[in-house]
Amino acid sequence: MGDKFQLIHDVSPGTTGWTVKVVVAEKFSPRIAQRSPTKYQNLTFMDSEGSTVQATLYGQNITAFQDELLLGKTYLISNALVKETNAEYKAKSGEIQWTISGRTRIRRVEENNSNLLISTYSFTDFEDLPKYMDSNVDISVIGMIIDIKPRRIIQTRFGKECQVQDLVLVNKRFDTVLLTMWETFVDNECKYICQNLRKKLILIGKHLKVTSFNSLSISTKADSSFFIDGEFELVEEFKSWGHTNSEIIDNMISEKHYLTSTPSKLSSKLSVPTAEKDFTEIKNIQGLKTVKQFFWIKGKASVKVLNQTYWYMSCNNCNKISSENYGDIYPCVFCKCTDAKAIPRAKVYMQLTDPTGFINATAIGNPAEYFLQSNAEILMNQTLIPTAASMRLSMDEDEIFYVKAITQELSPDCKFEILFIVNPSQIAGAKNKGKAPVEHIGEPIKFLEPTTKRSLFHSDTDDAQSSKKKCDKSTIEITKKNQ
DNA sequence: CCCCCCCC
Repeated sequence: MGDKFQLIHDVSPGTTGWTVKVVVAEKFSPRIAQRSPTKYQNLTFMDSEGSTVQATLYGQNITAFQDELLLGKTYLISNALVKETNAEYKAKSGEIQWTISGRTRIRRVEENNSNLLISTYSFTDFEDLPKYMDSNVDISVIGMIIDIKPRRIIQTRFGKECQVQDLVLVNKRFDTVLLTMWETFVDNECKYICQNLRKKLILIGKHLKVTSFNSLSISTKADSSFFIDGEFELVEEFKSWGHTNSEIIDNMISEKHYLTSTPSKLSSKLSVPTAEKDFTEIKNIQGLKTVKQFFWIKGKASVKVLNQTYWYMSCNNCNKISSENYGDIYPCVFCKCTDAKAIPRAKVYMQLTDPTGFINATAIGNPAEYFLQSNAEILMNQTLIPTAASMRLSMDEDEIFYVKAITQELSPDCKFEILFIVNPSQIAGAKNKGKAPVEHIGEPIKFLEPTTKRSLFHSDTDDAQSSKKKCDKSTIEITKKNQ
């Protein structure tokens, strides 16, 4: 990259006859202007020396150029409108702004400058993800996609239906993490991934957040964007890593010998508070009507109502309740999975106490099994009222609880749900965070059939044209096209 | 933004 072309710095307002070779380093979702109905989309171009400039598309040019200026690809640009950025609209890239329109000449160059692209990201190590749990901090990740779960439909608390789909990413240390894709990312990225999973795709995502759902997972936001590439071509380091470790990765993919963010693996990594002031006193949340919030509580849990059901039959795809018998395959009305399997899931209703008060709280799944020191299947088969001999009903020592408070639509009170239980000794013993136990999770990978035949990358109206286009199928880049 | 309880 380089030589006979100009660099970004060589081009000022009024400069004529220039051509700059750039990589599309960032591509943001189209947005609506604050004080007018104008739609705009910002891109960041980077030249061979790493200088950047903000480029903007307006109105119809956004859709017209959506397949021309692809993230990570290299282009020769000339005749863009170059002007000083209005201070009010100035993006971080610099003083100069290029406006891309029909008169701008854009020529694709087949060059792999993905390392330039990579250099614009600041990736969060999987190990550091727990630090950002439920914080809404914007993170970027890079990893290889080794699994994709079936799509599922969820019902939000407000009665809206959303589609989500979970991916499993592995990093170069073979740590894995779940990435939950929401809504349009299911239609676009996930569909592409399902069709290309055998290629060992590398995923680069930005504007993601870390949540405590499913122990710990990454989740998309409205303005998340992804760059997905096959066969390790993207990053030099991943290329050698992928080839050196292809057997291990193949094994992880086919045998599912990996473990995503289970508490045993996380307990030493979670940002569990150590200072007393970082724990919430129960008296401060009793009867509190807040929007959803998360708390750390240090105290004890105990079962006050012995006569309760310590499990429920659940959908193995979405954890929602099921009316089927254990092991039966059925269509789940919640996630719309046609071949869901009914499996037991532990739950326990208990009381959390600290020196200042008590709240009632529910634990489901992992934290329930941890507290009861049992598992869902045993709990399901238990016929007698439980005794301290058959399960743990109270704690001897203080343990640490990560609690989610959910305001109910009609009730004045919060419901509390225990997401993690951490024994303080696990934190003290963080040094011996040896290998996590290997666990067999679920069935072998199922490759989902695409629901439509049409290309991922073009709207229906583009189909006639798309056959003419040389579409690089090894790479996709999608930003949300609407909203 | 998604797992139990379900008040109707």
